Amino acid sequence: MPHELPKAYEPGAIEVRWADYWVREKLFAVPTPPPGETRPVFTLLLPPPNVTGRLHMGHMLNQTQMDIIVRWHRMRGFITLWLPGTDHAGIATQMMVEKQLEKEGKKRRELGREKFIERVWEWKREYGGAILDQMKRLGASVDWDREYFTMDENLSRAVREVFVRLYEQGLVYRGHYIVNWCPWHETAISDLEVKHDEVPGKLWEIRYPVVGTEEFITVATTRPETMLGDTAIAVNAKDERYTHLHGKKVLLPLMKREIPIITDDLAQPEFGTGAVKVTPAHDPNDFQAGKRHNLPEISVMDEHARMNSNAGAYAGLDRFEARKRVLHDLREQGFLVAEKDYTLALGKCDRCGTVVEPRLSEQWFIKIKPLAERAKAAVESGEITIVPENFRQIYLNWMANIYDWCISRQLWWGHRIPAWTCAGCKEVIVAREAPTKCTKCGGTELEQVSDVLDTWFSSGLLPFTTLGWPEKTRDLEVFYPNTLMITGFDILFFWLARMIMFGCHFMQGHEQDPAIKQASGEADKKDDSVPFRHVYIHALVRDAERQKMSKTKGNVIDPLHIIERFGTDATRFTLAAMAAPGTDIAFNESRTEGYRAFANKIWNAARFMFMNVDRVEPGLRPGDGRGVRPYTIEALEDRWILSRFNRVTADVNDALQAYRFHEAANRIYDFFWGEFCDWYLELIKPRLQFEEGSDMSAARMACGNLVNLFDSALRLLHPVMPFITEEIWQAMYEGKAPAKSIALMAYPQADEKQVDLAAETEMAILQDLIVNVRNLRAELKVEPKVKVPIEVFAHEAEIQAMIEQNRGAVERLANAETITFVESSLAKVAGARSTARFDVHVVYERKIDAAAECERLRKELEKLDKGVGTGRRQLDNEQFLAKAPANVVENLRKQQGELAVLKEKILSKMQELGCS
RNA sequence: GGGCGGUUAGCUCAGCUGGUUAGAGCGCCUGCCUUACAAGCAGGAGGUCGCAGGUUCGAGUCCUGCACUGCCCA
Repeated sequence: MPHELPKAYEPGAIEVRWADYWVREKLFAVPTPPPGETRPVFTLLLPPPNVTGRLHMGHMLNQTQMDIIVRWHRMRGFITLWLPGTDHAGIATQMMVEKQLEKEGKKRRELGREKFIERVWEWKREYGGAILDQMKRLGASVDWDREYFTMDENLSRAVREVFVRLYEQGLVYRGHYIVNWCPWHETAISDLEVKHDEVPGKLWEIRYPVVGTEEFITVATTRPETMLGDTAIAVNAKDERYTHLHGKKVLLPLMKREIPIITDDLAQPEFGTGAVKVTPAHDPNDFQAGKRHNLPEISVMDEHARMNSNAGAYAGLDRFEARKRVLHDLREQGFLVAEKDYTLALGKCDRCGTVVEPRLSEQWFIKIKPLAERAKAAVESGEITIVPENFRQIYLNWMANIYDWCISRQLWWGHRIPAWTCAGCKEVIVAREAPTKCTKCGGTELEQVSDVLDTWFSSGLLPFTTLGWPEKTRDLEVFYPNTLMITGFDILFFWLARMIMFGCHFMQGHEQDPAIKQASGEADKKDDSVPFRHVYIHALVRDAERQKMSKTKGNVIDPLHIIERFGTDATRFTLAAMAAPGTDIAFNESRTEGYRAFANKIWNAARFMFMNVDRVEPGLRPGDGRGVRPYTIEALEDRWILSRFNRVTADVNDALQAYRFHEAANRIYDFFWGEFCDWYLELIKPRLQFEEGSDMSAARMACGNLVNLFDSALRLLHPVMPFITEEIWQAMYEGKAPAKSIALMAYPQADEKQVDLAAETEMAILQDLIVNVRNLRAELKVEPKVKVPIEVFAHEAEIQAMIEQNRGAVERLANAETITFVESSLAKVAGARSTARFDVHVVYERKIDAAAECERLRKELEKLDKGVGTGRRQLDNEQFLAKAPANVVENLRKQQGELAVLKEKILSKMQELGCS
């Protein structure tokens, strides 16, 4: 790797090259650690993207955060396993292939189940890897050797094992219940997959004639077509308006069926007329009421939500067409009393938007309470921590109000339920492998249940199934519980909650290797059955206008497109820098553009470094170590930058520990650009100069420090910007790097002994002085090329000595000709500036603009007064002195002293200028 | 209906457990191709922290109410 970096930073080629290299060299593959291993372990499961997926900003945010945390741990010496894979995504994938078939003019049912599934596998082999390829482009440092697919044979076996065990434990049951049915997908879906939309609709009031009287009972409904399946009218027992009708019957309009009037709490007296229709086959509440009263359940729709033969004259009609016709007929026959505007919460299928129809059908359920209790306890007790904390409560609330989970889906693509029906006696046999004969009647004609399992059933098992469960493997001993789970809150219930339930249930009694547990800092945890010890929930990425990205709105930002324009590093940095925990990210391209500029800055700083190394000491390479080790302190700037680096290093490590990605990113940005480039590089330039044939030791020393600092800064930045740091780091070693990648080097750790408060204070004074001179020059409109003499008055002798010592730096950076120290304050002098520690005067004949200067002074005075005011109020307050901590009081005193000096100076200056 | 969050510079956002004169990037204005970088450098303007109360020695930060806005659940 040569030192010559191209002048322009072009991320594209660099990133592709290193992404390939990392995969090819298997840098992040983690062999199973043998017994006796004592290093800490960090394990993270990639939330598996759908095989049908295309990388979107949500993935990219998620993966950026995971990769930062993972690289950080790896560099800190953890055995770091990041496990990748994809999800078979039942509905999504099946739809994808059905669409493909449609283009060929074929239908799924014509093809038949087996052929269709073969087609899906073909599709998967062909296109299923796309999203993982995109991940590689992001630099995700996962262990590709361990890649899984949720329908792999070993994972499928584990799914069957889980199902059978749950069945044997009485936690899976089958039953005829009302479920959410998507007529478009022709399958049951879980409560979670139904999204409720508030839409303007109608509430219709229908009157039913009471048999043997002249009376009517009026009920209200938003779905009048379901009346065809009514099997009762309910009134509340306490409702005196209807007491006289108890035990009577009504004649169901249109169907001419007699149905009973029942008393049930389903009818609330204060709501509407107090009477409700009861349709057990089409409404979950009515279903419950029907059970209480032994009512018949009359389904009037089929799986497409078309009216069936039970709907009499309406059979064959689509449900909405039937609604119109029912209403028309009711009106015509005088049964429709009213039609009112009404806002209803319409349940729609999360995936296709079709209005969900509650439907009575045979489904499989998980009895969830026993699982939820343990899952709830694991979080309550702190065995699993959730950040940000507010999601903890959301999780607990949900767990407390959970309902049984419908796990069967009427799809073909997925894990088929391991249950068989005997043709002879209709017995249902649940088994790990296909049984040969019926356990009840001995019949041999057995057919497997056609339903498959909800996709989230298998993904909920991944924390242990990917590690070899149900076998007792070494991988489980080492890597279970996973250390962390990073995911979006949108799958908090779908996935996270289920992993916790399954993990706590199936891994009961599991114990992690104690040495590893101890080394990993988890010794205080009591429960090793949890799927992971920590959860970090990240926010949503929105568009620049804070709108949720969606295909229909057309505001989806394609991360690959952004990457193409600005580079992966810049895009990653954007997401990291904007990811304050708990707040959504409004993705703003201008930020990414700014971070590309940051990468460019680093690039050019590297070019500067290489230029000097090649000139001063070819072949110079950084030493190794956790910090800046072979480092020689010669000048103030050396002490200063070392101190700053250590402080920043401490902050970055702390920030990452708390998932404060934005803080980590911003700290590095400010350090690298604002301190290292803007000041340090400028300050050492004179030291890098040398005359031909003269002593080069100063230049050598400066170069050595530069290289070591740069190396450390690269390591500090690497988790956030892996590509550019790898490129420059490799170049620094010219092919003789101590490791295959910077990713395998040590992460910088702060050394308190290298924090130098005095150096930081002195440097701040110098910077202040330089900035004031630049400022005055601008105000006096000194031509940029002209150097002018300056006069400095320092209040304290040490400060004057310090400035004297750094005279060269001031002269150069402030573009000053000479510095003259004077004995008395320059506060009143025109063309001078004052601070609490010094006054500085730029000696230049041009008059300053008095009016503008007055204006500036007035503003500064105003600000100052505000500070002086609040400060004095506090210092005059005995309560403050008594109650505030000593350091706060002391700091305030010090600050007030400085403010007073400054204010005095400004006032005298204003007087001098004759400001009004 | 229940719950949770947001409201800080023209724009996009920081500001963790209350403690100096509230910060950054972008944009804007002025001046510079100063041999690492014009994707840059130097300087500058710009905010009564949504509104009204309260707690406190001290509030952008804590509490209450209100307004607007977003999300989740029913």
